[in-house]
Amino acid sequence: MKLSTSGLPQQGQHEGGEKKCLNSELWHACAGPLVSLPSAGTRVVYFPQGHSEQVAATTSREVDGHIPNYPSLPPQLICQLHNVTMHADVETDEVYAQMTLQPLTPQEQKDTFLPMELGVPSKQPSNYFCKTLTASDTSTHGGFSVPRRAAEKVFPPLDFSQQPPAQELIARDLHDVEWKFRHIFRGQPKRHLLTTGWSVFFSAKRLVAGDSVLFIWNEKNQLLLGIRRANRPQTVMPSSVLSSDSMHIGLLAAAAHAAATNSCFTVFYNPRL
Amino acid sequence: MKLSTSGLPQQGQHEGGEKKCLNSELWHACAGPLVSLPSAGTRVVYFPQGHSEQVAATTSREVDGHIPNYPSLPPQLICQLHNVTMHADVETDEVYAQMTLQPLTPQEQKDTFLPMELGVPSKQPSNYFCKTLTASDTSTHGGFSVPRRAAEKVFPPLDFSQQPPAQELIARDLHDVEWKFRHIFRGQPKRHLLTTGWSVFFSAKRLVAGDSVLFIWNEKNQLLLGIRRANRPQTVMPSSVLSSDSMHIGLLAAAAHAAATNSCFTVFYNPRL
DNA sequence: CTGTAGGCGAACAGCCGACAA
DNA sequence: TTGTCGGCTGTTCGCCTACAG
Repeated sequence: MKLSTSGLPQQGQHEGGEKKCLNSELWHACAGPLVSLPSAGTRVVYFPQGHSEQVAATTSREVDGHIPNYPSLPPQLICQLHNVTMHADVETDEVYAQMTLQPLTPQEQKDTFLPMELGVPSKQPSNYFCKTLTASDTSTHGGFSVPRRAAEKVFPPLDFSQQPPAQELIARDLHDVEWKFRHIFRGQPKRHLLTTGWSVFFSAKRLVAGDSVLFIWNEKNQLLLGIRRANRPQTVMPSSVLSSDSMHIGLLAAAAHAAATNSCFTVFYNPRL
Repeated sequence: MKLSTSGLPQQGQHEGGEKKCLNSELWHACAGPLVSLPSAGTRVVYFPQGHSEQVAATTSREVDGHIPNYPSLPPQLICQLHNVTMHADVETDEVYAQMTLQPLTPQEQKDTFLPMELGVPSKQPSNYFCKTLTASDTSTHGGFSVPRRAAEKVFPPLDFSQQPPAQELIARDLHDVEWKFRHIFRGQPKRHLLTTGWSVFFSAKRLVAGDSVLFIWNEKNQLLLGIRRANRPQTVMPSSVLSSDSMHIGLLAAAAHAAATNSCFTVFYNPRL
């Protein structure tokens, strides 16, 4: 059994025909400063029971108690992390990560040198701002009011010889979709606004007052655009496929099977806890 | 182990705080004439592998081959069907059924008399019509054109002494939500139309041309309203919780565990195959 | 500095019959 | 019989400034 095919964080596409890797700095910005991802090639500890309880919380269903015991499954698995890919839900833009884990035998844990990941918090990009949407921002009556410092820091400078100064902004979201906005500096007192294009964006993303938007100006002079939804206690899962019992069993059984055969298994990590 | 607590089709609420039982005739009308549900208290055959492949099709992901074998799990399980409940997805109105199954031991299969369900196709309601939406129906330019025979059969009769004849219709969907429509008979040549209220409905349900709507006039003189979406090859599952491998394992392991311990397990049946 | 509201022109929604398939 | 269209309002959208917190 070979262990480390590559220590490099390989972020290629996976699972036939899916997206290329998402923009990493935008993903981390949407996930927030407290969320960190271990690197591929390192060693991580996986807690099947804890993960199962997390999933239980999102499905908001009781476990009926029909879950079999997996006596061979230890409460924590030392694994090698083979692969980490960043994803975002197509519908909600919710960020999550997919990891390929391989349990290590006690012998391998001794033999193999693999750095233990400590979960360094990801550094947030420097040229970015995040604003929580007001009632006016999400009303159909007008546009989006950009805080002054934010506009000056992350938007390209306006040509103030025009009256009023205005430009078109193009920003890409996590799915690489382009959104165009008219950025104008006007009013009395003067202010930065996003007008045309703003309502298309916030209605497409179904943003409401209390949600946040986030603009990044990166080193490649690209404007990136992400969202963070307010903590609504929703997350009612699509229950129409698998019972919550089967989901819990699946989680535990997959880990147990991988531990027993030292083979890889896949988990999804949802940073919102 | 007691087997038949009750032979009656018990359709109460389940899983704390969820909906009461849905309207059965509307559920079957939305599912279509070819879909039948076995009754609670009867004996059914469950095919874990076949079910797993169905789920695989909806998740549109390849099985990586890391699925463990369950040698103790026979390809088909003779089960007693303890409970059947009808459901509809809150977001899409997609209908599905939840079943509680209990595998029978060979001995029980001999001892217990339970009628074998043959899957009688459900009879469709008599006073109903189903129309596939045209481009005009789903345009913002106008309302919904009701086929003449359909309107005369399932809508309350209009008062033709009025000019033009018109009334307000109130119809309930699978979630018991009320929708109001203005039903008018006008134009040259005369026709039945749903005007005010129609666009609210079809945009809320996100219906497009090619989808179908379905009205039922039942014995209690209630107007019921359902939808059947066109077969869009979508059904990309929310992958952000459980890997497809874990889902398959969960399905098989839950059945295997139930078979080994003769305990109940829960499956979801999605009629769209 | 920025959230909300009034003013107002333009765009769209949505009701109508005409026409034709 | 019914799908689509042009004609025609009434409503909403959305850009602007004024004002206040």
